[in-house]
Amino acid sequence: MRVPAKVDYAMRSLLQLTTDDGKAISTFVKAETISEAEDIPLKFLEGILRQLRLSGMVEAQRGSSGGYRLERDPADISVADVIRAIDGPLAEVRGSKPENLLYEGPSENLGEVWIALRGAMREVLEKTTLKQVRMGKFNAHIRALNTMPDARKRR
Amino acid sequence: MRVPAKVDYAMRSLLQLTTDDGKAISTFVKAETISEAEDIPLKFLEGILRQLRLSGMVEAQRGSSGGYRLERDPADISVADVIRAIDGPLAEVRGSKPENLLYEGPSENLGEVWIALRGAMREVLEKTTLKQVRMGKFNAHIRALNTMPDARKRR
DNA sequence: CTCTTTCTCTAGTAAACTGGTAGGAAACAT
DNA sequence: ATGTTTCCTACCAGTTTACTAGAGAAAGAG
Repeated sequence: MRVPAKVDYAMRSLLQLTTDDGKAISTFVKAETISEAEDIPLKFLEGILRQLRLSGMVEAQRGSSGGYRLERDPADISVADVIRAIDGPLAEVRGSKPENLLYEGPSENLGEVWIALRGAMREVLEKTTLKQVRMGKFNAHIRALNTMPDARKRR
Repeated sequence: MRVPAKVDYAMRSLLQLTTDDGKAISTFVKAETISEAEDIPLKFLEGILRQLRLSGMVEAQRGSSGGYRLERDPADISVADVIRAIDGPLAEVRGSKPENLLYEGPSENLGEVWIALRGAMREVLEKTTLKQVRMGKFNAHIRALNTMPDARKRR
């Protein structure tokens, strides 16, 4: 149950391509610039940016004033979009989509748990946009989750 | 972002140790019985049951009328307990606990997303017990997530 | 047209993880 | 003692993760 480095790096890279007020930066930003700003190994980052380009989130330009630029509006890119582009489905169980699992006997209701889990993850990840993250202006559900008593404590 | 086979197997094994009305079965159930009922490779299952015993969820007895039995009440064992016993923390980012990450600059609010994600997962996994799963009687939050329009569809 | 810059793509790699297997030792009941 | 069943350690092949190397291709500057 882990968010891999690639996804974290991808989010941070995309955030580097947004302005203070949550828009796309209009000029191209070099991979090297992002690499240094976010402390991400350059060659590793290049692969991530390539995935983001292939999934249509980012646009690339070669040459001396080249680099990367957002292709979609930050208010239109959800965290879930980024995870799906980089890491695949939000939640898989034993390598399958939760709705494809078949349980019988005492386990017959276990599928409901995994469906609910995925639903809860979607509520957070599909409804949080790059713009919201950049500006720190989250929706009520996220704010509620973050102000819960032990939100910042481990269990 | 995946629930590993081990966790799914652990949940199903524990469910095999509960009665129709959500109590612990009082006699010992052999690993082989669980293995056949849930179609889990026996030797793999033994390792899982051992982890469940070491974390105090299950009690084992060797010998001819031996097997495994729940050590805690099914109403007291949450899905999160099982995941933590078998797989470790519910949600990690790049191998760290979400609250330990330090983000600056354009990424400064990214940590909030991971905290909220973990919070959402906790709401589902810590508040769903073995008894509820066995009896299919979930709490309102889980029911709401499962009756959402596209709960059973992939994205 | 050539040189520099920057992305593009394929390949490789060490370490960890995943989903198993194998086999003997230890404990329990009879 | 004997048979049953768990306990424990070790092993294993395949995949994934995080990262590196280097050649190639396009864009632009001069």
